[in-house]
This record gives sequence, C-alpha cells and structure tokens, in this order.
Amino acid sequence: MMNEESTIPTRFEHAEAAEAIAQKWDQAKCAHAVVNPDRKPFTIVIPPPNVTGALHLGHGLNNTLQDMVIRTKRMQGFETLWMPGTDHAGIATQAVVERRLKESENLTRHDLGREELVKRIWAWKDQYEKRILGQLKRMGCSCDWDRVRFTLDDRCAAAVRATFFDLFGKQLVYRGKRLVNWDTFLQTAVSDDEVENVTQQGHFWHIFYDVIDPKPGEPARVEIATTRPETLLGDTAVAVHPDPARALEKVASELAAKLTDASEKEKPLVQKQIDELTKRRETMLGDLKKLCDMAADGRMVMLPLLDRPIPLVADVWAKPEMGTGCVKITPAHDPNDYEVGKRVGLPMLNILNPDGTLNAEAGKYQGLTIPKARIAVVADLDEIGLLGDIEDREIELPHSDRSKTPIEPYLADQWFVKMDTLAESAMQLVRDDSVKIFPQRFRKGYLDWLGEKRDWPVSRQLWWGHQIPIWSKTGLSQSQAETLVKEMDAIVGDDKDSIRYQVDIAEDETRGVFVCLKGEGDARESAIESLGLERDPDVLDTWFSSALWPHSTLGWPEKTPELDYFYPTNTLITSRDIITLWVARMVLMSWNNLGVIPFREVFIHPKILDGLGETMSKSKGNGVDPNDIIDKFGPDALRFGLAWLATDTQDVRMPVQYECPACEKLIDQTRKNRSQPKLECPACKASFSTQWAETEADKALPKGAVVSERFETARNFVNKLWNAARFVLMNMEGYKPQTIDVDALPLEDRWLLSRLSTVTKQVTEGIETYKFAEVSRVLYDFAWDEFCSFYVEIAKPRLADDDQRALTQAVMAHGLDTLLKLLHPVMPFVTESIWGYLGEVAPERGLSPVKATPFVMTSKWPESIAGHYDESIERQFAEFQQVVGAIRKIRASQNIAPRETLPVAIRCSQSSTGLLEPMRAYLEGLAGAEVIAIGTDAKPFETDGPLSLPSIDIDVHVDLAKFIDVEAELSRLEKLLGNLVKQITGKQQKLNNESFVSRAPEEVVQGERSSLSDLVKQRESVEGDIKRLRTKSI
RNA sequence: GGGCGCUUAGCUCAGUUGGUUAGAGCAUCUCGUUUACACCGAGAGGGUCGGGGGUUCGAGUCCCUCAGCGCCCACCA
Repeated sequence: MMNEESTIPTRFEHAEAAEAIAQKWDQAKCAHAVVNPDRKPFTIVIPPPNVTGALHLGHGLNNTLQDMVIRTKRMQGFETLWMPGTDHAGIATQAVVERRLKESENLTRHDLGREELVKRIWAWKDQYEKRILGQLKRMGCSCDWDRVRFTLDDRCAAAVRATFFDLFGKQLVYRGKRLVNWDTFLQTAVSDDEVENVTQQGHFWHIFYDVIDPKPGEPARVEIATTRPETLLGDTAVAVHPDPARALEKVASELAAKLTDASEKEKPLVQKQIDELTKRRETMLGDLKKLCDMAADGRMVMLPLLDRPIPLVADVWAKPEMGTGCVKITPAHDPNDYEVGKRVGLPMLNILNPDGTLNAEAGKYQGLTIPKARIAVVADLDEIGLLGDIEDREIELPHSDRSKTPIEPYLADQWFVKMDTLAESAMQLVRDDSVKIFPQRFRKGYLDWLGEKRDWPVSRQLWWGHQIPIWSKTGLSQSQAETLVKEMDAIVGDDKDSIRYQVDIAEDETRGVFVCLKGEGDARESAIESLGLERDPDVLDTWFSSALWPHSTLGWPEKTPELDYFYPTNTLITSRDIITLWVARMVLMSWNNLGVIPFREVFIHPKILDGLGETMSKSKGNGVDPNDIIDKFGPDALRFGLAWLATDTQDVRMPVQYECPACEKLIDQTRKNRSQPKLECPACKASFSTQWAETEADKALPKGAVVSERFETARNFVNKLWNAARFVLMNMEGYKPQTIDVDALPLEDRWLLSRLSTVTKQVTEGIETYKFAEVSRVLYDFAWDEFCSFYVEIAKPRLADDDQRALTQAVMAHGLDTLLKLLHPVMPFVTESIWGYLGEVAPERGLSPVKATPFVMTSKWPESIAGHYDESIERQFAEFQQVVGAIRKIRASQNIAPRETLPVAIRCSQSSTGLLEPMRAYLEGLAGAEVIAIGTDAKPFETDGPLSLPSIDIDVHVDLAKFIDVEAELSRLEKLLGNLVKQITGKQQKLNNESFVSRAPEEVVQGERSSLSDLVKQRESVEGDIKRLRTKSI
C-alpha cells in the first residue's frame, strides 16, 4: 500500500506539471487524428494566426474555445482533428520585416532584391511560427501537431495554383484597372490599412475653365475648386449635378429639420449653414442649372494649360452645396473621380510615373515632381488669369505608414475575382442554413457584404505571397497577337488541362496575351518566357490562400483520404472582424472547388478589450501575451478565465496591469503609462522596462509583464479543485471498487448523482451551443458550492464511520472522476494531473467499476443519466442548505465561536423530517448545531432565536441561553420583521388587485397566495419571539 | 451617413419564453487558522437595472424615444 500523504503534492505546481503532462500527451499521440472508418470524424481548422508576431489574449480566447470543443468531442468518441497552422499575412509580415531591415541595417527591399527579401521573411516566419506554436502548446491546445500547415507551404501553394487556374479557365478572374495607394518613395502600392490620414495646412485653389463656344446667356467659364491643382493635367471632364435645384432643396430641408432638433449650442452653427445655402441658391443655382443643360447637350470646356477640350458631364458626385458646385474629374488619380469616370464612361488618364514624377501626358510639366508641378501649374494659371481665390484650409492627406510620404492614388492593372455567382452561392448556403452562424445576428453582415457582389481585387504589389501564375505580353498589335497565339498553340499542344491562355483587348485597342499555368515549376515556363512573355510580379491577396484553408490543409486538389474523411469540417470558431474577409470567402471557394460547404457551423466569439474599452494591440502597448498570464496564473487559469468571460452578448473588457518584476505588485495600465519605456513601481520603487524600452540602460532593466488580475478567480478555482481532490485522495486508504446499487444509496449520495446528471447535461449542451461562459459558471458553482462545500463536508463524518466509509469512498471517487472529465476541456492540465493520482489509489472506479483510462483526455465523456435525476431530492437538499444557512446567520449575528455548539430545534413537516432526521450529524458539521428536536411538534426554546424560512414550512429554533446578546438579537429580529411586513403588504396589495387575480395565470396567483400565508406565519413567529425577548430583558 | 451591439452593485459581468425580495467574481467591512484549501471558511454592507414615455394584472426582460459608449462598413473635391 502506498503512503497516501506523499502521493499528491500539497500545491499544484502548474509549470512543472503542465510540461510533463504535455509531453505525455504528445508521446501517446492523444491529439493525433487518423482516417478511421469506425468512428465519426469531427474537424476544426484553426484560424491561422499571422506570423507577424506573437499571439495575444484574443488568440488565447479563440484557441481556448476551439480546444474546449475539440476535447469534448474527442471524449465523446469522435475522431477529432484540430488542424493547426499559421498564415503568411502578406503585407503585414513584409512590412514588419522591411521596417526591421531599415532600422537595423538601413536597407530597403530594393537594396536586397526580391529573392533575398523573401528569404529574410522566411527566416522571420520560422522564428515566429515556432513561437506561436509554442504558445499554443503551452496553452494546452490539442491540435494535431503532425499536420502543421502554413498558407505559403507547398501544399497550400498547389491549392492556390489549382484554384486560380480554375477561375481563370471559367473566366472568373479578369484583369482590370484599379486605383491603388501608391507610395512614390518605396515605389509600391500599400494597402488601405497602411494609409494614415494626416491633417495638414493646405490650400483650396479656385480655377476657371473656359467654356468652348459659349452661347449668349451661358456662363463663359466654369469655376472649380481643388486642393490638388496639378491633377488638372489628368482631368478628363468637369462634372455638375444633374438636378442641382432638387439637390439643394433636399439639403435645405435636412438642415431645417436639424435646426428644430438642434441643441442651443448647435443652433447658431446650423443657422449659419442655412444662410450660406440660401445665398448659394440665389447666386449660383441659375448657373448650375445652365451648366447642367449644357452637360446634357454634350458641351465641352477647355482644360487650361494643356488646351485639351474635355466634356461637361452630369453626375451626382458634384454636390451643388459644396465648393463651387462643379468638380473637376481626374479618374486616374482620385477614387471618387474614378467612380464617376466609370459611371459616365470617361477616359482614365494616368499622368504619373511610378517614382511620382509626371509623365508625358503632362506635356511641358513632364519630369517634375508633384510638389514642383503644383507650384508651376498654379503660377502658370495665375499668369493666364485663370486662377481665382486661394483659400487656406485644413486638408486630410493620406500618408504611407511606412515611408511617411504622401500617397498618390494611382491607376494600375490588377487581377480581380468576379464575385456575382460565387457570392450568390455563398449567400444561399447561409440563407438555407447549410452553414449556420452563431450568434445569429452576424448573418446579416455576412449577407449584406456578399450582397454587394463587389469584385474582389486579388493582386498585391508585394514580394511575400503566392506569385500570380500568369505570364503575359501586352501592347501588341493585332497581327503580333495572332502570331503569338500560333506560337502558344504549339507550346500548349494537346495538353489543355494544365495551361490556358486568353487574349484581351485593351482600351487603346492593343492586344495582350495572358497565360496561366496550373503547376509549379512547369517545364513550359521557359518556352513561354522565350516568347517574350513575363511573369506577373504581383502576389495574391493573403485572403486568397486563407480562403482555401479548410480544404487545402487536407490535401486538396489531391483527392486524399483525409479530405474524403474529415471534410467538410464541423465548426469554425473565429472573431467577428473577419466574417466577410475570411468566412465568406471560404464558403464560396469551397463551393467553387469542391461543391460542398467548408464547415457546418460558425461561432463568432467576442473581442477582448482593455480596461479603457480599446482593442488590444501591440502598437498600443496594451496587448497581453498569454505566456505572461500562464507564468503568473497557470494555463488552466488562463483558459478558465477566458471561457468564464466569453459570453455572446458583450465584448470582454479586461483591465490590464503591469506586474512589477521586483515585488509583483500590479500597477494599473493607463493611456499615459502604457507608452513609457520604463516605469517605477509605486510600492518598492524599483524601475522596470516595458515593450517600448529602447536605450541600452532601459533594456537592461527587468521587464514588467502585462497581466490582468481578472484571472485570479480562475487561479483560485484551480487551487480549490486541487485541494478538494487532495482531500478525496487522502481519504482513499483501503478503497476497494464496488458495484453501487443506486437505489439503496443514502440521500446525500443520490443527491450527488442527481446533481452530476444535471450538470453533465448542462455542460454537454452548453458546449454544443457555444455557451462557454455558462458552462464555466455551471462547473464553477457545482464544483465549489456543491461538491466541495457540501458533498465533501458531508463526507467527513461518513469517512470516519467504518460502516459508511467504503461506500462513501466509492461514490466520492466516482464523483471526482466525473467532475474531472467535465472540467477537462476547459482545464486540461490540472484535471489530467489529478486523474493520474486518482488512478493510483482508485484505478477501478465508477458505479459499475471499470479500469480508468490512462488519460482523462482520452476518457469517455460522462453521460447524463436520466434516472439519476431526482427533483424531490434536489429540492429537499435545498431545504437542508437553507436550514444550514439560517443557523450560520444567527451564529454570525450573535458572534458565537465556531467551537461552541448551538442547540437547535427544527419544526417542520412530516416529509421534511424524513430528510432532516438522517442529516443531524451534518448539521453539526456544517453549522455547529446540536439538534435537540426535529418534527412537527418541535418547540421553541425559552431563550429563542427563531429562524423562519420563507417558502418552505420550517421554523428553526435556536437556544441562545448561553450566548444571547439581547440587543443584537432584537435588532436582527426587528429588521427581519420590517422586511416581512414590507413583503406581506406588497403581496396583499397584489392579491387585492382585482385584475391581477382575474388575469394572471392561476398558478401564479396560487403561488402568491401560499407564499403570503407562509410570510404571515413567519411574521407571527417573529413577533412572538420579539415579545418574549423583550419580557425577558426587562 | 448605414449596420450591429452595449449601458444592471465601487470594478468586470450574468440574468433563459415578462411572474416571489435582481445574482456572481473582485474590492470593502466583521468574525474565524476545526487536520483538503487563507489562492480558505462564515457573515454583512452596497443596485429607483442610462433618462423619458408606452404595452401589460405584472417590465431589468417587449415597443417607442433621447443620451452616452464600442465595433464594422461607407464617405469626407
């Protein structure tokens, strides 16, 4: 026999335990999934974290929830696959590496060249992938680590190529123009995310365009206003509103409405706007109307400086209430003008070279930079008298985040995915519930976004990503194109399955030949290139490969057994900001590639915000590394804490603190201190560094981790469970497995079984429906308040009783066994650790004892046994707990020392007697009560402190002879009486209300009546006691 | 500007289809180291459920409205 005292340590040392356990799981391949026709599969693919940086708490939450589902399903007997991996995150990762390159070596990517830069990024990826996977493992994520994928690995690349090739063949990808944010310094396009608007002092230049051949009564010239006069060189029209009168009318009525509602403070402002509008209608409307008619007649104006006639067009973009009411249209260099150009059908005139100088279209301004061109254009306009007023004005100018230079909107050739049919399919699959989205409200955003059916621009002017598998030659004459086609035909030969090409006609009538190759390293590449075709340098949008993630990771386009078995996946758990970018695209791509859905359900979990309500991010300094939480609180506490907070209505607000590395004091993070390189601990005055530390001196200081005390509850819970388990284990000496006859069990054991049955049901259903917070709460309350505070307490006297000991051990072992299983998905390490110790003292256990599995992780999920649920026992136990509570209350109010037993007499019904009589011993243990009498005729004591229990017909009488503090007791009773009277009055009023009695359901009225009569009884009893005490005290 | 949420104790949040006296954790106060646990136990104080209106016998819960906060999308010559 072993010495049970030494079996289980007094404390759960999570750091050592977790590492050892993770290793054992790993060795036993607990999380490895194989194709197994005997079992049903259950699959989740991880939302692949970006390799940009380390994981933060948002990932912590995301992966905790996935692991809870996966672990539950694994225990339920499914062949569970949780596919892990990371995302190459094109622009973000390239930007990070380029920034570091600049900082540490003062090099740009052009200095390195494409190949070398990509090599550097791969090195970065290796480093962060390792870090990320390490974080996931430390959290206990039971991914299948033998299957780790990366969105840029060979398998994903094959899927990307196959998909692009397929879409190209179906003519669902096409080449089009798109305005990109052009960084003239880095000579690259940057994504919208990397553009920041900087407010600057600028000017608003008014410029006149002469009307060509004005008729009498018509305006001789048109006045426009612009913040960027040099773009006039690329103008291809001047626009005016098609119905200026009505547009002004509408604005006027809106303003009028606003004036009525405006606060006193706003009123003068609104009034001013109205005045301006009125003036505008008087002075400008006439001209605008005429211009509008002229536009309808196809009249032209003369573009100054270049003397190029351009049309007057009518378009709603020209808002008559703004500026001069007319607007110049530069489709190639302004997003809005681009839209107008498309609507009206205008030429798109690019006037820029990639380096930001003007090209030949700019005539004599060719070669000038934009700032210089602006000065020249303004000066020349002034000279020829076409320059009007110059207003000072604050303007928002887009700047590149990376080079800090102004962005130029620049029209470039891009590849697009045609969305109409693809989007429609993805919408239909959600509409008909083939893919279910939880919580439901997120369906709308998904459907609305897809409903716009905007084509998806997929080219990115980057080096890090899947290079577009297109070779092309453009600017060809018709005959050149025909020749090239013949040459291509020869190369293609009979093999039309892996190579396709198209001939496009550009706006300028030139031809372009575009070839798409299906396979990587196709031998024909060089033949194609020798014909003068060049590979498109651009890469695909990161989301293109992410969209294939669920099937590409399983081997598609190969028809692998895994794909056949594990696909479609079961559920996707992700954050709401990528429902459109990612979720929607996975659905449509899966449908396009395989004709099936990628997953059956999508669960959208909340976001984690900091204490100021802001999203966490590294750039703000409020990001929390799960590892820091694990160091301080342990992995189980991290997981439980996150699950506890993950309700589906609210984002998680989590105040964060710095932890002083010297004294462990927590210092609240504020907007101010979160951007400091070093801080001083207010308690111990030690200095510590933060993530912003830059100087050598600061970096040398110990680093203060960013943590949150919100995990304390969870850490305490882990400790509580550990200690309850210790108690059980320390009392298992002499344990022998025995078959348990449930019907013959004493009440307290049947109560435990009943509760276990209920809790099992709640937890199982809760996981099924993604109610993670609810599941956590149910488990917390049951484990703490019922298993520990109640069952274990009751077990103490039973274990001391030789007649009851063996049975108690058997039931207790079963109870702990079940509890460990239920808690395992959310707290894998501590449960696994305890499971190991329990296996040593009670290797066979259960109601019909069986040998326990080596790991709780691979044990069988508990079943809710309907026959164990016993409503009347649960209700009776609630009564018992109320009696206990009542006695404790009076002990506290009378300040009775814990060692003093308190005589009690309990007056209650016959049926309550049946329950309470066998519980005498427990009343002593739990409440320090010596039970003198229980039953219908139990009498009050001479010096009585009565405790009447609402809604159950019980009076607890307490003999206070030894203890009584009359004043304290009287004040307690009077307070109680006041409370009772208040309630009674309320009930009486309610019951005297004719319409309540007649309209409310019978059972509600009955309930009120019976609770009123209980209250009245209690009042009488309390009044009697007050009287008695008063007499006695006099 | 459009959409979706949120507003409940000092703080962070629960509150199922409307139905006894609105709950939890943390924090605060009082008492307590009885051999699982002070990361503990017992108890207490603390809320006119953002404001206003409505529906109903009855509203934290349903409807309207106002205010504040957050997120997503669009837009700002």
